[in-house]
Amino acid sequence: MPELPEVETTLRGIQPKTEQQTIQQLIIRQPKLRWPVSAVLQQNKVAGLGILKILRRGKYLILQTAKGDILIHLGMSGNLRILPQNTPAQKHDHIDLLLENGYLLRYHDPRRFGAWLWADKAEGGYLQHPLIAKLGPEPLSDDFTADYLQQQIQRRKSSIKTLIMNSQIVVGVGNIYANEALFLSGIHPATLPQPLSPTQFQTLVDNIKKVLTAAIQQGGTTLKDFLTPDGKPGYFEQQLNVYGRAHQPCPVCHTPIEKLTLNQRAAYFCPKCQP
DNA sequence: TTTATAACCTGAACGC
DNA sequence: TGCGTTCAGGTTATAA
Repeated sequence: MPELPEVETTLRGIQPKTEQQTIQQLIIRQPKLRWPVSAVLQQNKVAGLGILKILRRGKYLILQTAKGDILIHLGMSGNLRILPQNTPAQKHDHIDLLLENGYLLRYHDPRRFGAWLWADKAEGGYLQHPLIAKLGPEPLSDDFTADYLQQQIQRRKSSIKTLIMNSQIVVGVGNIYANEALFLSGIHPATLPQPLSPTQFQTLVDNIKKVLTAAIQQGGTTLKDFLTPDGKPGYFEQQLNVYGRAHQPCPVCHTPIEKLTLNQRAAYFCPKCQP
């Protein structure tokens, strides 16, 4: 479900009721996620700690405490909601983080591809965690430039779509927005980096920033069951140009959108606009 | 070092 | 209506 805009929307939604609050208790109904929920969390050793700050790195949410950081990843089908503590748990509601203000942060994830992990402060906190330490720059930061991208990938032999989805090159570009950014840039998703011009790199970087920014402003994409933390759907789906639109007319030239598979993921493109 | 493939898991949508 | 098949927003571990 969640790409970067959805994670950012989640962050902004949960911040007001969780930052500066004390953790009462963690209730873990299902510890088998992508990896087992960290022992520190399963053993409730975070009870009594204050949540100093919540931030996002790539698609990870980080709850900082004085003793270390809770890393949360929503995987493919996860979401987080703020609810009153007496709200009954439904199917796939795997974890509740109870707070002293009477609310709880509830993690729901049917496919269990997500993660709840602990990064101890004594080991450097989230920045030193193996899943975080090797991530590429944030796409909306000044570090993500056309020069950087070209330098990183110009000798690679994967498709451009596969490369911009690689989190060691740049974080947060998931399947939907990779397809959309390539459409706006007029670049075929299977193109190799080598023949791309500096101008094309610049266009692509600009469009990645543009789609992600627009999606964040819209509150993320509505696909399947994505909900913001207050239970409302996002509204971006109607603005997608190519994703999920195989055989439908291109919004620019009306040529039917085509679909192919790259790196085990669906790629959608207009054969005329993206030669 | 880079690239390709398998794997984690459930549920919705589709074809017969 | 029921059953089998295919696909899905992510990412890592392992093989090649």
